[in-house]
Amino acid sequence: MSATPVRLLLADDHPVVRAGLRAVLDTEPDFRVVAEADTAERAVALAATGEFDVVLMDLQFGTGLHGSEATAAITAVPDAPRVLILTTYDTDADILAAVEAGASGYLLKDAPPEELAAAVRTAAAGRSALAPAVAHRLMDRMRTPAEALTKRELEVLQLVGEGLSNLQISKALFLSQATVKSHLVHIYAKLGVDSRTSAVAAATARRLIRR
Amino acid sequence: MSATPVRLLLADDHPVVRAGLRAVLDTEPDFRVVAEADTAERAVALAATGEFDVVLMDLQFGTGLHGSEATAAITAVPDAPRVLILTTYDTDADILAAVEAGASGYLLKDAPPEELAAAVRTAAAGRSALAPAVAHRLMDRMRTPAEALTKRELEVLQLVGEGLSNLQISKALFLSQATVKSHLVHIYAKLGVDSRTSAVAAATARRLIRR
DNA sequence: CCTGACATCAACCTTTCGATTGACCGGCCG
DNA sequence: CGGCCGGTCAATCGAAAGGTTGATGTCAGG
Repeated sequence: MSATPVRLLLADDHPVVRAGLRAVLDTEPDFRVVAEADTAERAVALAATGEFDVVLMDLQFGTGLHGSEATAAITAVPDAPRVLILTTYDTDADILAAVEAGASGYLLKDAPPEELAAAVRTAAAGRSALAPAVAHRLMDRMRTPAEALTKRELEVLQLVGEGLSNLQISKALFLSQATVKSHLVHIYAKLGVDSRTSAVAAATARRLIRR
Repeated sequence: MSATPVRLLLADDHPVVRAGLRAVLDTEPDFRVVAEADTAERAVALAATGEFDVVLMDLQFGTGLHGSEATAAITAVPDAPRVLILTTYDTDADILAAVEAGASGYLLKDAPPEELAAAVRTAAAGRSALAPAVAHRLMDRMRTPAEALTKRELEVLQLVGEGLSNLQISKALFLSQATVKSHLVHIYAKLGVDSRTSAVAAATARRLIRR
């Protein structure tokens, strides 16, 4: 390992999780937890100081910016620190948004400490660190680009999620009910479901629509 | 405080969270973290040894028993330890199930360490410990019994939100479809809606169910 | 220019859902 | 004790949603 330790920034809104990460990572001699942030905004501000090599970033903050938005802001500047996503969920949309935003890795919070430490080292070295489960999901997606919803389909799905009937949707979007049904059939096929409620459930899980 | 420290069992499937709780609670001189469990099943087995005063229990385990089920199993025996729920969510359904199962308190994971320690002491003393946000939700429920869904109704509604059909729900809960429909009629009336999708939308907006 | 993806609509049919009515049972409370 | 509430179930009926087929127009891109 190099002589200079890896300088870490922990970004998570849960004090308990930050304490846990600190406890786990501080036992590694080549890591140094330099600071913590309890909001995504603070993480962005701190990351801009250039005092960190790796940022451990949660995705869900109680309020304010989302973790992937913060990641994009952090990695946008030159000489930015690496960002390692550390989250509870592994939905397609989350992973894609994070990778899109420039994350160097994606870990699940149930990962064992050794895996966590290994991922930090990998990220610090400038390489990509994906948890096996996450990598698997990404491969799945590549193989089936079919499930990307069109703008119109998302528009319809959003209204379904708000509880509107096909008739109400058709009026809201100035369509016939037939067209709404047609969109829904395509949505069901892409999401692999067979009803409006399960479509909403699937889309919510994948963060395709806003709730 | 008494001379004997409070003996704690940590039940959470995330190693990082367990480490965080340990770090936070071990700094309190009157607490001693005796053991950890990474599944609800193990927590039940350990709790039965009688070596603990308070169990800190997560609700969502990746696999196996749910935290509220484990809580019920633990508190069912005489001289059982107190169970303190420690979770990320604060929906009506979760809170009711936990209280029903005999939990002595309900905390959110974003609680500051001091609040956490105070709750453990309260539980150890045999009193009830509810986070302010949680207590507030319970009060709300008491004040407006008109739209207060029963435990069973919430159970049904939760499954509707997960995209299940009436037939699937009836099988999941070992009911007839007639009963599921009956519950749904009551749910619609209480929420002031007339379809399952809008019921889910309304319930999500009022944080009655978890998404 | 022609293909493919997207969006639009119609007609038809099957399944599910929602509404209604009525019933039974167990527990709780006044 | 006698309601009342919550939970359970049945039967029925109309309305809504879901599935299928097929058709048209537009527009971008090879």
